Amino acid sequence: MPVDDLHAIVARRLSGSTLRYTTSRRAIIDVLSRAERPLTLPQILGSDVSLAQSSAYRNLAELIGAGVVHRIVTSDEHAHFELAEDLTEHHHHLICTSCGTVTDFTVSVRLERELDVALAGEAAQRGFTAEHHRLDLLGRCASCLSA
Amino acid sequence: MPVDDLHAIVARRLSGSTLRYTTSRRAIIDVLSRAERPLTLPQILGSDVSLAQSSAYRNLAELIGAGVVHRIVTSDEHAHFELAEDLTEHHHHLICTSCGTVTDFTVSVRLERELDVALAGEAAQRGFTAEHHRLDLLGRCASCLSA
DNA sequence: CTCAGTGCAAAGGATTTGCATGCCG
DNA sequence: CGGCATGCAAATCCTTTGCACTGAG
Repeated sequence: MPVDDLHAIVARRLSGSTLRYTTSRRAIIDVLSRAERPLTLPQILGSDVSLAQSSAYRNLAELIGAGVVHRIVTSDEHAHFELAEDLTEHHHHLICTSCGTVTDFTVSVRLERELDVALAGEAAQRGFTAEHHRLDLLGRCASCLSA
Repeated sequence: MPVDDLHAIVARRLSGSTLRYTTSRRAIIDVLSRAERPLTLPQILGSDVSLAQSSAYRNLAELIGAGVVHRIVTSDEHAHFELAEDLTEHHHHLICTSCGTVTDFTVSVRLERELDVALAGEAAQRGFTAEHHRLDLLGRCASCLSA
């Protein structure tokens, strides 16, 4: 998606509330869209965005509330942030248990569909209302293996 | 698996190191094996096990190191603990985004196998060494819906 | 002018660690 | 007896919150 379109969409979703699309928020969205992987807060702040840590957390919280950013918790360390799936595409994560890096990957539409069916069945059976699923692969990434 | 067998296996794995299979550790294993879902530390301590919080965390860390307990991080709140998969069976989790409760479920062997193949392919392609996968379904559980 | 946004510092909350003591092998 | 286990309290670390100030509309 072109960056301009992205900003337009984000701006629209923010305007629903009384939220402004400030330079800082725009910078966060830019960094996340440029990154090819979910970033931690330190990474976001290192990357270009100059902002107090607390403001960054606050902005991310607003952006999450507006449905444009998603927060991923993989361990006890920093959470990772990425653009919401409807601004990118449905995907999954490879998580390195050694360095914590998160990388994206996708599976075939067919498998994805089979998963949905199976999960919907399980959910229905327990009166559980599914919002979304999460499929992660845990292991050691190439750079940690060579290290 | 009969509880006695379970304890025997745990004892064997602990004896590898210089770890003792104390009453407290045995109690933790008992609680986890009786529970039909992963438990948080407060739940473990409430459930029967009388132990200082720090000792409970320490024991869980030892048990995890010995490969008999697994730790699940779902959000920022308490982590959940369950017996290692090779002491139970491969399964997945339904996670309630409202109350945080975690419930187990399984999918068909066929689907599980397809997943493994697809994931192995993705991993290989990136020089990633997979340890295991994780498939979670997020949503609201029956009791949170009725509440 | 008003109110959202920001920075700084302090507070929170789960988990870990230091240290002295207790107890199993 | 020696060393692992345990309890208590203090320390960590990520994240959140309080508060006063700044700036955009």
